Amino acid sequence: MLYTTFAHLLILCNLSAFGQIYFEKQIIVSSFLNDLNKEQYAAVTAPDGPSMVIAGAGSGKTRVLTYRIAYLLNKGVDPFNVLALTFTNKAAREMKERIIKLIGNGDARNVWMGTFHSVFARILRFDGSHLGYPSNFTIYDSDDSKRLIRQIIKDKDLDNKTYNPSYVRARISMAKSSLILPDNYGSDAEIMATDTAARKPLISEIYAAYNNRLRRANAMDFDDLLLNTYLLFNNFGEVLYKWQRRFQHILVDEYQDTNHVQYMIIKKLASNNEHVYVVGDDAQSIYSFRGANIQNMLNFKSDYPDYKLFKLQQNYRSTKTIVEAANKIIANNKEQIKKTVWTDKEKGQKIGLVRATSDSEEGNLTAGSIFEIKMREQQPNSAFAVLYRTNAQSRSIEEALRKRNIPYRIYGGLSFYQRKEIKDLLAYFRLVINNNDEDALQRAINTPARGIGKTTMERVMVAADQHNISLWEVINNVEKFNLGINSGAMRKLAAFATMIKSFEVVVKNKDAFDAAQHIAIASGLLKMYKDDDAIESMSKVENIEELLNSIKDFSEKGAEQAEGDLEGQGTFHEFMQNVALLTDADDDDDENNDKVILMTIHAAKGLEFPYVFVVGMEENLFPSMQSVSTRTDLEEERRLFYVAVTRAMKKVTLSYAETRYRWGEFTVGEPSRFLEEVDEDLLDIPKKASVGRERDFRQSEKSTTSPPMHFQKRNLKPVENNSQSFEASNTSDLQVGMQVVHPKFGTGKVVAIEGTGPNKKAAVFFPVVGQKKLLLRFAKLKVL
DNA sequence: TCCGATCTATTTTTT
DNA sequence: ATAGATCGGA
Repeated sequence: MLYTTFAHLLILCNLSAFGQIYFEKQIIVSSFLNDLNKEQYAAVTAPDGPSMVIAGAGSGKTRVLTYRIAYLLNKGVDPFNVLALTFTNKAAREMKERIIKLIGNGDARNVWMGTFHSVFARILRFDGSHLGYPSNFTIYDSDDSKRLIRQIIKDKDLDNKTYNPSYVRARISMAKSSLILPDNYGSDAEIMATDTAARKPLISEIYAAYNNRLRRANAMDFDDLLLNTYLLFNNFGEVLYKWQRRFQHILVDEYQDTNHVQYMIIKKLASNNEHVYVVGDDAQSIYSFRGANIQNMLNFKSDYPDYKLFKLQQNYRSTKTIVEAANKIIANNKEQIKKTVWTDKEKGQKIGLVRATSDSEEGNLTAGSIFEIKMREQQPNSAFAVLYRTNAQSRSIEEALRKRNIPYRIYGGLSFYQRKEIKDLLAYFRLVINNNDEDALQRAINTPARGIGKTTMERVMVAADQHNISLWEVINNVEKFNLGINSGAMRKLAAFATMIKSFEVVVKNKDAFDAAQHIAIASGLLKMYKDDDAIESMSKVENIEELLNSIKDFSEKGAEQAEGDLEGQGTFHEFMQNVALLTDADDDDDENNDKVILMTIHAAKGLEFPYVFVVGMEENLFPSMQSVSTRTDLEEERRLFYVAVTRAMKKVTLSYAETRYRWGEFTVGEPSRFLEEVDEDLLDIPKKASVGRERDFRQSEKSTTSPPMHFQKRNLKPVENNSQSFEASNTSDLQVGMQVVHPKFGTGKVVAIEGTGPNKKAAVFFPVVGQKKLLLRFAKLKVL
């Protein structure tokens, strides 16, 4: 069920009911504190003032945080006064579960636990009115934002290549998370210098228009949830005071990933008593692209001079081999807080290294290896995770796992909520909640087709701009405006408005599920997909039904736990409040969780798996092409690699492919520089004298040494392409003009040769696929 | 206005 | 490769 966790989105768990009997309480407390090592104990029982816990990978970070909360409550702190901020809903949920395990479940739920975004969205629903927002504001996700920005760029007749919507959105996001409003954006010399240098001097105008349109739509984007909370606290002392009194104790998880606004909000909230407790690991900061700033960690000292610092350095997760390898990797970074992560676990298995000739072979080898270990070690599927840099890489892995009938679960990528059919239906829901939601209106108005076309909508938009009112206000009073459209179009617009208003009545009078189902049917959306006999439409109908089912689930669950609770009535409105903040990772299909996990390394942060496969260890992929030019970016990629390796408990396997299907064509890649940073002694590769700084795996494939058994075995697995049997020639004296045969591309003619030594490349023209540039070290070419 | 054909951007990571 | 946007004809 998709929304089983919805009710937990803002986890308000009352822990005050635990240990009604003093005696019992003592036992519980002493026993739970016994679970901790010395450092953890010190951190958990720290005095009330500002504290920072630097927690190495696998050192029990979540444990300390949860025990800390339990400890506070035990000391007599009112759970109502505790706020715990996390980065993902999943983390919040897990923490809540662990606290319940520790000290039992209560029935009122007063510890606020949730993501920055969901907690602040909630605060803004209470108090956003001070800033002029009604409590029913819509949250625009990145897609919605991008659509709006694209529209503004078009309206302004700007070239959408120069003003790439994604780029513009990123700039605006950056500004918002640095507390820079449109007015200040244009006058900020540094920003304008960057924009001018990028030949995009008008971003400041787009930003202003964008914010204006968001306002008009009564909508906030993700960054607004933070920025507006800050503005609220900054400009309205009494509001700040109220929340300060409410949150006497603030705990922040993954502090290294907070950005400037988040930092400022925490600072404001904590400014009265400084009971702020942050936990993080600078080595795992991987979100600077989103404005996260390690500086927040480094500055903690100057912000709170009398702070207490705790370092957790014992890793309980991984083998010595893994911990050692990870330490070596991260040691290559200059910027870091000094610490030594260690473990007293066994040495364990070496880190596997797999070379594949192509991405599909990489998938096969990975799947084969999973199968093999699964059988040999009797492991469940869920013991395995395949991690990659980009979502696009999941495909080859998926295919291979499917071929072997290994069940898998994929996180990220096109999430359920981003699917077109889901967005379509949600658009109606959103419009019912907030008529001014323009993105929703534009989506819904002609889906299914109602004969309200481009021209009509353009006229409506012109009128809306003229009066600076929302599209809805124009459509709902269509006769009051001189739109210059024919009576047929006017009638259609009015009919649409009437329909939406009828939905509002339904929502008021029926429960969430009935209302949602009514809308899906009466809007004609469900019929539209049912009537369409394209193959994809079937799954679209299924997805819509799944969404409806999850609403049913939500409304039933909500009703159960409704007594005396501030939320959880299971109403349609509640359902819609945080939909934009939900991601795929938030659903638990509890029925069958025994699946291999596929996800990006980013998504894997905070998780652990016995066996981890990191695929795509290639230059320009990991580290990504964009990040190799500056040290800061490269160091972030390295931290990402560190995160990937430290997810594993028993064994890490790294793999790379010599060719990869990217951008719709074959690309030839070379092994990632990060592979060289893994200590050779910890790596399971064929042993052979190294040549210079070149490693064995960098050498040509004509190695005479046999690879280790399991490696060999995997390589012998049948691979459908014929590259195995293809006999390559020595290409060291390849000349321009020679005819060559490539196993995939067929016969071609060498048109140029460049580079020397291991970097020697040949440009070859193949009549079938066109000209390709091949790195001779890898390309299997037969000279004719 | 609708529909199909063609063009185009997309691939870094996410709340 | 692929989905979405755009364009042109009916």
